[in-house]
Order: sequence, then structure tokens, then C-alpha cells
Amino acid sequence: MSLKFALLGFLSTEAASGFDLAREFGESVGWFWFSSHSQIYPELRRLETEGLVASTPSPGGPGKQKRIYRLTEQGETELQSWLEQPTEYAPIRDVERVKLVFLDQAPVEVIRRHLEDHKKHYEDLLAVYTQQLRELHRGVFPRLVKRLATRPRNSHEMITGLKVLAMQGNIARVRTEIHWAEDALSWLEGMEDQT
Amino acid sequence: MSLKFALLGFLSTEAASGFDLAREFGESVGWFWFSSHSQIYPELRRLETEGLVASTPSPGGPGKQKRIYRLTEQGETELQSWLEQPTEYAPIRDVERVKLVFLDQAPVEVIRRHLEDHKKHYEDLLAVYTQQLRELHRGVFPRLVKRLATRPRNSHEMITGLKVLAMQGNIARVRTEIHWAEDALSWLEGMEDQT
DNA sequence: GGATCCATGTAATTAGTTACATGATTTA
DNA sequence: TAAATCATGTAACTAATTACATGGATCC
Repeated sequence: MSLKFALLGFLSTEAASGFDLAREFGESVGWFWFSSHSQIYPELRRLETEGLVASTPSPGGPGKQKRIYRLTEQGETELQSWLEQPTEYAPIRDVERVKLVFLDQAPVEVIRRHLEDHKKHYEDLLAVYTQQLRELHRGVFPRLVKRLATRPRNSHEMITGLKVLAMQGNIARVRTEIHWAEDALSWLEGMEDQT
Repeated sequence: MSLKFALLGFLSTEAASGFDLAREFGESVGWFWFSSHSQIYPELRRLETEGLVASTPSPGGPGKQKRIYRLTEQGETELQSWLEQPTEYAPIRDVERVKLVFLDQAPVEVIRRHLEDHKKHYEDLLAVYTQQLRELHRGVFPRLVKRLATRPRNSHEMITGLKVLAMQGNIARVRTEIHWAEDALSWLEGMEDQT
């Protein structure tokens, strides 16, 4: 259900092709919703039949069969009404935690490797998020720039502020994971010494 | 794929019925994997045909058609080999963040309500996790007690330690969310004053 | 005897993954 | 001209949700 609104949200900043969306929803680590092109293309067509988006063939001439999707007024309305509704929190499905609590019969090195992977994973994310926050503050973050360009000046501070908040939240999260993994690793060292 | 191993993991502590599992995977907030009974019952039968679990009708006599599933040796082996493999991190799908970054055209009260809901949500979780951590430390957490009872004494510290770690991690996470929401709310207050 | 909980199931649908497939355009 | 990138699609499958359905046991 949320892919729909993630797409509408993205298109509320600027029109884009399925390929653009698939790139942003797929490769880019700094984005908040992952999806693959095989899900995005059919969904866009579905949204078009619903009247929430409209598409035009790319102005690149023939040969290029690229389609550009833009939000319709109806899509804008539907997006706004979804945004206002309270969020339903996704049920917890945490593979790492499941592994951790049942790893108690495994060799200590295995546990350590898991914790080190955990730390590494979030350190990599931290680097990405930190870079993006820097770009937001400098006003060179591409999607921020585009959104500011299409919105009234008196909403610019809010637009920037919310994106900064979101990114700060991500940074706080990954820092928490890194610190936790470090604490866990030093606890584990103590466990080994006992053997 | 992970439901399979969440079930095997759970059954590695003690045999249980589909109903027990559905209760633990459904209602209980403190658990790491959510699933509904309509997914669990068929999955258990599938695992039985795979030979990873075995079931016996409950010893409650006839009338009660309750089936108790226990892990087989093959299931134990498969679980351990899964536990050792590096975790593949789930792709990010974060509805709250998607909402937040597109809420910039909505009234400030709407944004505030979202942030307050966020804070409330994680405060409720914090209460649950804190209580569970207390029970772990006191040695009265039911699933810890059961697991300790079936494992050699020299692994007791590891069993307890890992569960404590997992719970501390959850607590750290929710605290991060609460602090973030508080910071966001006070930033938002400043925004309102400007109007 | 009615409500609540225990206990297990199926059917229909939506969401998401993985793999296969095709062809145009750009770059080296 | 070969490789990489742009661009869009389908098919098969697995995972998860939602709703419907049934009946026994226990409690009041």
C-alpha cells in the first residue's frame, strides 16, 4: 500500500520516469522506501488508470520510449489525505535479533562476526547519511533543491527543516546501532576471557 | 524465509503448538518476529513435510485436537547453519519517514500530531522492553527460564547475556526515537512562533 | 446458556522477489 | 563494434494480510 504513496510523494516534487523512480527507490541508500523496477512499472500504470498520475512520452523524439509520469490534482489530493492520517506502525520482523537470541550455542567467533558485521553495516550507512545531511545544510541536496524550486518561499524553511529532521533521525538511529554493537563486542570479550 | 527460522528458533527452546506460536508471534510486543496464525499453521505443516519439525497430538485426550511441534535433529542442524550465515539486511521501507519529508505543505498541527504519536508509540514500547529487561535480570523471564532449563550450565551466562543484549538494543533504539521526536517537537515549536 | 478463550484451518487478495527478456542509446 | 547504460516489461514464485469458518472447553 505504501509503495503507492511513496511514488506519489516522489512525484509531488517533480515528474519522473519509471526508470528514474526505480533508480531512486532501488540503488540509492539514502532513500526511505525500497522497491524494484518490476514492482514500480506496473504500479505506475495502475496509478494512471486510477487517475492519480498522468504520463506523457518523453520529448526526446521517437525511438526513446520513455514515459514521464506526473502527479494529477486527484493524486495530489489523495497524497495529502494519506499524509494527514496517523501512521500504522509496521509489525516488527527483526532477523538480526532472532539470530542473536538463538546464537547461544554457537562459537564465540561466530557471534563476534555477526556483531562486527552489524557495526560495519551501520558505519557504512552513517557515512552516507552524514554526507547527505551535509548536502542538505549546504543546500546542494538535489531533491531538496528541486522541491524548493516549485514551492512558495515561505515554506522553504519547513521543507528544508523536515528533510534535515528525517536525516538527523536516521543518523541517530545508526549511531545507536554502532554504539550498541561496540558495547556488545566488549561484553563478548569479557565472556571469552573466562574460558 | 525468516518465518521458518523464527519458528525453528522458538521450537529450539521448547515444543509448542501452532496456537502457542501464534500467540507469541502475534500478540506479544516484546518478541522479534511478527506473524499471524494463518501463516503459521500452514508453515508448520510445511516444515513437518520437510522433516525439520515433528508433531504429536496433545496428550490432553481426544476432543482436544491440539498438535505439539518439536524440533527434529535435522531441524536443529538447519537452524544452526542458518544462524552462522551472515545476516542479509532487509531493505528500508520507512512509512513514517516518507510521510515526514512530504508533510511540508500540511498544517503544523498535523506534523505535531505525527511527532507526538511517534513519541507515544515508542514510549509504550519502552515500558514493555524495560519491564522485560527487569525480568531477564531477575531471572523470571519465562522464555529465558525455559531455555536455561534445557541447556548445560556453562552456557547459562551466554544465554542470559545474549537475551539481555538484544533487549538493551531494543531499549536503546526506542530511547533514540523518543529523544528524536522530542527534539523535533521543540524545533517545530520554534517554527510556529515565527508565524 | 451465553461469553470468552482455546485451537485450527481455508480462501482471496496484495505485496514483494527473482529471474528472464528485449531493444535503444551512448561511450570507449 | 563491443560494452555499458538507459528503459521497460513479463512470468513465476514466495511472503504476508484480511476475512471467513468451525468447533471444543471453560467460566459465570
